[in-house]
Amino acid sequence: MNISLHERIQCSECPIRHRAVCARCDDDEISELEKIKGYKTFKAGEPIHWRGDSLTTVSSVVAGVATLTKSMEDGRTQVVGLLLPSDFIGRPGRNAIEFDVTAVTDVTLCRFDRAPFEKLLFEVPHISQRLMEMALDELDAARDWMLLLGRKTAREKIASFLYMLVRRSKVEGKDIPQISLPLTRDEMANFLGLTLETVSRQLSILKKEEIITFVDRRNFVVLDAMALNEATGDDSDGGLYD
Amino acid sequence: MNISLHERIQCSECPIRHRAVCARCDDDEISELEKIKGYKTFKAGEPIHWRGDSLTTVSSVVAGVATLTKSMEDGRTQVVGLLLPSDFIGRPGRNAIEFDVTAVTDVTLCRFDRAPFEKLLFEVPHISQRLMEMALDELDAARDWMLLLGRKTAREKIASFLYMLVRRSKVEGKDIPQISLPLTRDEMANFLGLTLETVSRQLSILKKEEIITFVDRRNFVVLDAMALNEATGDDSDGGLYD
DNA sequence: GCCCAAACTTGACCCAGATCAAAGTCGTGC
DNA sequence: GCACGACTTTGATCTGGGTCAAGTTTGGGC
Repeated sequence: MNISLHERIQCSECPIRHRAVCARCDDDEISELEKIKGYKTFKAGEPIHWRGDSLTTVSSVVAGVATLTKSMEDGRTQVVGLLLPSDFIGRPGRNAIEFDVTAVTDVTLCRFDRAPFEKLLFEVPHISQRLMEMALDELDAARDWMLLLGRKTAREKIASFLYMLVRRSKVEGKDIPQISLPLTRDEMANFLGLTLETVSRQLSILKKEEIITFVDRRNFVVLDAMALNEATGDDSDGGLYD
Repeated sequence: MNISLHERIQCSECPIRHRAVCARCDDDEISELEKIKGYKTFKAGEPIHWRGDSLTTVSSVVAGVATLTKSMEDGRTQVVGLLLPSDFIGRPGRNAIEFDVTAVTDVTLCRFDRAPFEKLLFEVPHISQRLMEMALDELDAARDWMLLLGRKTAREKIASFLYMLVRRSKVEGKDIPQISLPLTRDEMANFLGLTLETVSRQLSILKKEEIITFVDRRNFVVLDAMALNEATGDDSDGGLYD
């Protein structure tokens, strides 16, 4: 998990080797990428990239959590993406991106200079195929999020968010009792299109209903997964039986 | 504009030849696509695809407007995408999509059976490169939409929507005085995360303020583009001077 | 171990937009 | 040309979640 700037890990040892943009590459292709890669770490809270700044590198998240946010002049902000290990940052073919990227926890990136990366993108179909697949997956996730932002109640939003964390933290199908909450109340609010007070209130209600309980501020346990799922407002079984 | 099922247009004559998924293909590659394509038309209001139905084809919109929608059991629905000519429908590598696709106006699609299309996707890098580019563009649009749904007021939502139509209907930089509104009030509401009454009221307010005026129910004219832009809540110049 | 700033919770009140209800308008088929 | 249904507008009222304002908890630094 802890990969410092100084170590030069082999791609073959990389924790995201089979999920990131390089997932489909064979050994020869990987060695091409290996030549142009470099690691860089950011401390929790540090900005990784500002909106509109020219973007000379693209990268994969190796470890940690980062957010993509958009904001308006008066300070209203919306988190438009959560970047987890293996997620890709950057926009081949463009030298700017239209949102801020911020490290939420300590983050390690595997970076490539844009020009040589784009050259490879052109020459190695496995990379553009994988990037296409990843972009389509993110698009699906973004569309689910649009339903949440446009139509769900505060309670449904909170429950959906917690339920997403539950799904993501399952390791090979096994439930993990204690789940870590990487964001502050304020960051959650910006993610869900709510205010931090509403987030806090809704969490308190779920706690009072004994659906969840808090170990400490950053860790919770789901006591009643069934009820939590119900509170999301989604089809209980993902549409399998309707 | 009117392409019927019966005509068998040559790709070289196709209005979306240089914008669709085939945009980067050379003549040889196009002729491969030409072999497996077929046109299909849908009447306004007809469903093109239901959520969860197995998807045996993928397609490009050649003419007309369609929506992607997600909905909840109790009927709340959210439009999560607007498909215009050259946009792509389908999910290579998966045989279902998680939303409904509906024709808003009469729609003509250029369709491919999934299996041979996926074979080409594997063999012709120009296709996956273009599809990657299109998916990343849509992802950018989806993220703008998330800011709108999560943080904008009703007035800002309506103004942003109208302003988007203005931008999209510019033909080579020239303003078009009269702009057509392809959606009903109800569809607009589902697009913007509002109710149809709120949409109607906000449009009436913009009319009273002489920012827009209606030619008839489906066509409007922008009287004060500056004021409309201001009402969107966005940086007036796309962030160039802040 | 104690202090302090940051993060969080809770309460009181308010308002933008939802909901409920009733007219008004338009275009299409006969 | 007129009747009907689909769409739209407008009004009255209600309410979920925002805003403002105290307090409370917590954990990291000294």
